[in-house]
Amino acid sequence: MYPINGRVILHVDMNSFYASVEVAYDPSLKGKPLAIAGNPEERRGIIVTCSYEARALGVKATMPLWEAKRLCPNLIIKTPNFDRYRKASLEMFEYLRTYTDLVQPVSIDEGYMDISDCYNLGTPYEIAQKIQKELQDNLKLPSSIGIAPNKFLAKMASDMKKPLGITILRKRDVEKVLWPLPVAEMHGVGTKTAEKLKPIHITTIGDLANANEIQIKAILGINGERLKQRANGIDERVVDPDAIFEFKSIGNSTTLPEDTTDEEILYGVLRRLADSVSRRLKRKESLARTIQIVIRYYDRKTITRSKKLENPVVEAKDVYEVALQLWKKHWNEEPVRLIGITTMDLIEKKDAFKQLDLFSYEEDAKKEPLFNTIEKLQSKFGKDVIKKGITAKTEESKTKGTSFNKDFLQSREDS
DNA sequence: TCTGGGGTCCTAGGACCC
DNA sequence: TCTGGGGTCCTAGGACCC
Repeated sequence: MYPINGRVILHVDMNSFYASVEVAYDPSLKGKPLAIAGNPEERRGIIVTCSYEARALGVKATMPLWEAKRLCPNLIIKTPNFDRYRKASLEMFEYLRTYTDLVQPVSIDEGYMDISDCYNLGTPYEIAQKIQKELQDNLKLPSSIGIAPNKFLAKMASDMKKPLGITILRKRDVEKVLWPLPVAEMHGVGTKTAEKLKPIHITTIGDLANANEIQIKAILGINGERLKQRANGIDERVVDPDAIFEFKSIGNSTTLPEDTTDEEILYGVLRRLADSVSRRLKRKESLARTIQIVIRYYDRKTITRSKKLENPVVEAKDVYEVALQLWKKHWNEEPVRLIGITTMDLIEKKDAFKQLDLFSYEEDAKKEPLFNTIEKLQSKFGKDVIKKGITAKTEESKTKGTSFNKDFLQSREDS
């Protein structure tokens, strides 16, 4: 292993990714002001991304479409084509992986690479140049790349020259390059945090780097400590190629074309969301133990309500059932703008059988004579399987007194 | 004419247990 | 009689990012 402070990290950030993919797909769009935006008829009319030609006229992401059109009357608007973007994204990461396996995608259009061990491929700058050129030549996609000794600095560096920039940010450059910048430009500092820092006269990254640690912690908690470290150029997070496989939640939400209290419409949407979430869970071979619904009312007030389940679920009807239960319990009957369902607390299918709902029987087993539990299990799972399971259980109880063992689970899987 | 949809991480209070 | 402090789980909300 190389020493932690001897690393070379790249942050590869695709420039206006969705717009660039559209241009690659239809070269006649090249050089024109282009925006990717939702359908305003369905109240999804905000700018998701736009080309640099559009940015030059003041168009920005999250801007309402009508405002963008006012700024740029000849703006070309395309609705998002996510399948196309996902495909381009996969191709892009494949290219990055030809250099090293240590590639960590962090979103559809950016990722980190640890090229510490790639010295045989050239200097870091040469490697970055090569990557950038390949993405441009072969995929027709422009990128900016930051080169630094850690993730945070690489991320800040890739932001400094756009489009098609390559920026090296060394630890010793931090004071001169980073410190003069407004604190809000720091990755991890949003409007709220910047607002909290204003009263204690922290306005630049340098101010934060040199701030009183106790004061920062009092205002921002543990996050403050981390931000101060980062402002000093310290960040020891490793590049983890497996991070994308360790997803924590899967959810879908949708803004309704108009606010409504019509239960038929609301239940229909809820069902659609349950279907889609279930499909995505299945694709990832996972089950969820917590179901959460999101309700945004006409006034944008948003609530979330969740329920932890005894047994993990994956089927659409199960997800829907819990979501509907939560809905009926918590909807205040005011007009609804957005509905969402998120599944959390995910477990992999292969692990799910170990957990099943056995612990409820386990609880019973502690309190009741064994045959009661056997009867319950038999009524649920069938006779033959259970005998095997109970044998296993009683054997194991002598030593551990815990759960049913793998034989039982296996036999259930076989049956 | 305001402000989408996908996420992650953190905090804080209450319940419950020891 | 009247009572501490720590730990974990669950739930709700908020900040941030792309």
